[in-house]
Amino acid sequence: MKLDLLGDFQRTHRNGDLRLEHAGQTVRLLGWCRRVRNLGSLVFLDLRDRWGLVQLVAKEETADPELLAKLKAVRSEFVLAAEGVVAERENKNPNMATGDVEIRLTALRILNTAAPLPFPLEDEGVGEDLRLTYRFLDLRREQLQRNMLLRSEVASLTRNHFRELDFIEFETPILTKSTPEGARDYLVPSRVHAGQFFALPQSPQLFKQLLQVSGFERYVQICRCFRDEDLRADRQPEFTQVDVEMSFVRQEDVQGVIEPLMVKLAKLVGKKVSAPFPRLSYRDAMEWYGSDKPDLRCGVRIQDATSLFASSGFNLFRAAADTRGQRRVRTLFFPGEAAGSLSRKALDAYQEQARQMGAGGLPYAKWGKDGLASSFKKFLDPGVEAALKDRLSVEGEGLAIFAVGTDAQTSKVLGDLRTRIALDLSATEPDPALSSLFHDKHAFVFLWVVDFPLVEWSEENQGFAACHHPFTSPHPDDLDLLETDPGKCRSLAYDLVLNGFEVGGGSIRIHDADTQSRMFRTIGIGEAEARAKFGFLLDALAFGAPPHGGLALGLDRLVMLLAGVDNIREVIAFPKTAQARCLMTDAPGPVDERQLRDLHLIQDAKQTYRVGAVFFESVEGGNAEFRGQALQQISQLTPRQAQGLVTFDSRGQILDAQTLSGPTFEF
RNA sequence: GGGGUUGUAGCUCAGUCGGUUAGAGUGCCAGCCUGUCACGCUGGAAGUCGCGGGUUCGAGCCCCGUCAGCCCCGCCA
Repeated sequence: MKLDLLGDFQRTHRNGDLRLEHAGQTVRLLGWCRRVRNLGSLVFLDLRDRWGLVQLVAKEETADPELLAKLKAVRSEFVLAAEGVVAERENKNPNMATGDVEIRLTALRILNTAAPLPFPLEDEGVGEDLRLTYRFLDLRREQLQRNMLLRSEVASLTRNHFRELDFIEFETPILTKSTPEGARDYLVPSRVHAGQFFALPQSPQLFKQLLQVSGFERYVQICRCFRDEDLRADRQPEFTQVDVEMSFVRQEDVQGVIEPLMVKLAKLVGKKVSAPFPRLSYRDAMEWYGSDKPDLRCGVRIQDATSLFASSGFNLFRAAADTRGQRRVRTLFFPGEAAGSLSRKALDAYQEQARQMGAGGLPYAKWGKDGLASSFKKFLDPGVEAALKDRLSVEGEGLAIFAVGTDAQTSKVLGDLRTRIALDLSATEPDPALSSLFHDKHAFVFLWVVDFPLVEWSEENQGFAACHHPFTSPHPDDLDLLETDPGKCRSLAYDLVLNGFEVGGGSIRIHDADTQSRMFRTIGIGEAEARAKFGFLLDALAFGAPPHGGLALGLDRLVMLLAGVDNIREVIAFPKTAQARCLMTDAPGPVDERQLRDLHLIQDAKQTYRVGAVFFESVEGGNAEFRGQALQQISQLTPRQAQGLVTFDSRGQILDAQTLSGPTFEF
């Protein structure tokens, strides 16, 4: 098809802006054809641009025949420039913003054609692999356009927020140094320094601290971070942080800067949130909700039931009572009819989930229409049942589930099932009593989880590791524990949690060299290693580092929640798959051997041989098998009689070849 | 590293107990159609049943392996 040129055609209006008030005006529009409706001698076309959709029309009795023919040739997603007169429609479409008007075409340019799309833009439920392969088309879809716009608004609002508070925006290096601990680094080999590597930043942590030492008392950056770990629905290998650091602050000061930002962002999507947000200690969060990022839309709390089974015949539970707190029986009670009438099948599914979380099973007690049902009913004699009902405040119907084990084990199981079951029940429960269970699915419930432990024991490394990161300040009240009982030492770290997602985390940092050295020692980083890896930080702390602290927000996750979607890929323009591939570009991919040699990633052990029918037998040294392969490959390209030189690498791959008299071949 | 799940026409899916020529809707192509907006009507083309192997007289269906997408566990200071 012959294409028209854009030429000096200029848009006069955005498609979505046209209204009755424009009637009579001649307008020039640009965009993509969403769909043609060809009724024979009457043709409609919906023209889409970034701002909306408007209907174009032409009919046989009034339109130029050439124009009409051209219009009929248009297919979905053709790129068009249209000129026409705005007119009131005969049949209005109340479902369209521009549904009162249509554009009676006077001229049409086809700027580009489009092959039929591999998937329809209107449909939901297209396979995600397809969408990711043709992401540039996927991004034409309304939902993703909205998400990208929201993301842009969030970034812009965030920048303005910090700017108003006199923060300075920085750019820190992408090529930086690998650091121990934390996530696996993405590495970049150095060409200039054989055998040495840059690492992509897991976060600009040290740089922002050093900028505090430099005197930039308020730092902000919206930056890309990289962690080479396995993915999840809310995790990508490269992600964006809103990175913040401040000098001369307590954690309340940092929180006080973040909270109003969250209020504004929530307002952006029509959610009302009020600051200050509640604070919950890590210990209470784990005890009541079994999670360090509890979803407080659900009010159900974990309760301790260990003592109720101290003299029970149920060995599994009684044994826990004998351990004096090492192992406990913990339980969750979901009140209501829906919980009391949960099917065996549903309970089995929850049990399967519990198993995946490391539990042996999922003991339950259910009070339904037919009275008590329980997986350990024979041990629930009336006395124990009454005590249990009293402990759990059971009135009427409901479901109690149990977990037994160490706090870490039971928290994991109950923490996960708490929200899972509550969410399921709230979808089916007609009973308003459930409001105590899951208040408002659509609400935004923020909180701060504070007083995280400083370090935790790592079985894998047989030593303590930093919970947050090694630069986090110990809680001043617990400083002495650093050497005596590090596992009990609290830190000045805090996480911002929204609806069960960690959307941010930060801490007050260590700002004196002595404490930093003690911290390194606690987590098994010796003097020499600390010097080698963080010498610059220790130096900086020695030259007048101010007390400082900050936080980083996970922008992708935040936008995901603001957009109300359940997958981070929906708010990233070009995301990776769960296997960390880009289906569109097919990255990562192989590179030329030349590049590998430049980067010193393969040995430069190339060997050159003379090949050809005449000289082949007289070639000296080298690997006979390689010579044979080379001869075979060369003979496919040039007559067997030719003679030439072939260069191999150490694995027998041909790097290049040339005949003595003729052409050079590339491999 | 482990577990689960999905893979059939461009797309979304059905395909019974292993048995004739693998179907539907939609999209695409062609024709008709003056008020459509998921336009309508008629006709047509369209398949490496993800890939490889095996069992069988016979495999989309059963077995083994493998690749890819998604979800979860481990991991993610």
